[in-house]
Amino acid sequence: MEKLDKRMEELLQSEGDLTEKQRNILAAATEMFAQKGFAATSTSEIAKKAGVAEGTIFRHYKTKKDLLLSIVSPTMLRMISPFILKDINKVLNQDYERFEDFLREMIKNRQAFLDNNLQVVKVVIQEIPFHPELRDQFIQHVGQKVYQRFSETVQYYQAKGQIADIPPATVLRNVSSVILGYFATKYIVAPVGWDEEKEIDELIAFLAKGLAPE
Amino acid sequence: MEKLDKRMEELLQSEGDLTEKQRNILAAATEMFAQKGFAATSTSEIAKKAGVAEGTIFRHYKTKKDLLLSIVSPTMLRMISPFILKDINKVLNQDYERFEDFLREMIKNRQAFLDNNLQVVKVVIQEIPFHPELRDQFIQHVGQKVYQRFSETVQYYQAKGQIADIPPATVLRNVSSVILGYFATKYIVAPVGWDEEKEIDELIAFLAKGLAPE
DNA sequence: ATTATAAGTGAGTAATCACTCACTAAGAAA
DNA sequence: TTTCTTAGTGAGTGATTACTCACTTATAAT
Repeated sequence: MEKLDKRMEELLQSEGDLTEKQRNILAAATEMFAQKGFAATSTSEIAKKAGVAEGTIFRHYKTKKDLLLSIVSPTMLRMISPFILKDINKVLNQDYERFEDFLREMIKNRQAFLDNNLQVVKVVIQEIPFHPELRDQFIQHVGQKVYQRFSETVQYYQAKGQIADIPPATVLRNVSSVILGYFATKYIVAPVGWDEEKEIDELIAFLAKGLAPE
Repeated sequence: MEKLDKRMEELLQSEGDLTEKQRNILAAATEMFAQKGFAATSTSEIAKKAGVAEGTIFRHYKTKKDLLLSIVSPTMLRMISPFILKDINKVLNQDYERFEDFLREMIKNRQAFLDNNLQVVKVVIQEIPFHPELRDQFIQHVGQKVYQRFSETVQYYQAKGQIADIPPATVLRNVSSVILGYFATKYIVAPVGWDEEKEIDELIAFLAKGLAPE
């Protein structure tokens, strides 16, 4: 756990000492990967959009795939970092009176993250099916670390009588399904007249009722 | 509506008069698109796996993208056909006493479809982000036809007092999110010791409770 | 049997691909 | 200044790309 935290901190901070051209490359690549996909984006296009020579890309990234991983891997960690970092981000470690309060805090927190990282998250989701390393990384982190932490939380509220006696894995699945559906609607479908507060209230009420005992 | 049904029937039956080589091409392309993605699959690979000359592919499909659409478009329609075809598939037109019975029938029905079309559905989902035509097609069908039909169903059960007074769009979003999460878990994560009956029961109970009035 | 239409072939093509390398520019260390 | 390291360049490379076309084979209509 100590080691993991160290590695994560490194990854999360590793964008400080970059050249301007390097940052341009990452930005251009992210934008095009999100738009056309990794396989359909050529390194010459990236170089052109970043305003650098094509050789410059390969000075910093051994291969095109290496460039993808440099973009995607840190973001994958940051997506789930609140669930596995105990010290840095305290959001999910406070004890909330009700499960609904915990849910609301989690949604707000991850929504803020999404607002700032929409494109990269899009790349992560789009590319995971095509790159086994990414899939394995994701399964390993979410399937082990996140599941472990979340299970404890669920059991806590089950002991308080707020959640029915359902396997924590099922609770996790339903909660994340509904929240992902909410985010997908907000960011992809983007309906007109979207009342965020109201939607979140309804979402939480739905989850709380669905998971309540009896 | 009449016209749509006609067009759909055409599309759905349009695989009967194909040559063996043509079927080989479709099968090979589907398999590789599902595995590596459309952009990362070359026509020479497809030809090789299908056991045909590369020219044969272009005899039947003007472009590589045309091949993709020939695979994906009919499947997209078949994914949602039970929701918009009134006569052929009667599953969702029968009146079920309880909303839960309707849900159970719908899940069983679409699960059977998934079992027989896993790969193509995978291609649909994976490629939609990269092809605006596909996205538009999907949004048009799901966002209009499916939403319309589903709204009627929801309002029916709302009148019976089984569903709370929530906007039908929200009901549709939550129901499909949870069901998609269920399918994703079953087909992607594929946990060991997966008790299908029990999972479906819990899923339906969760949805019914979450959507119930009060 | 003849003709017509569609199915299938595979060598060929221009364009593009990811990547290399010899080189220059710049900044810091000595 | 000199030296060393890193950043940046862009022409060049062989391989691969989607697609074409002149051609042969097969099926079916006359």
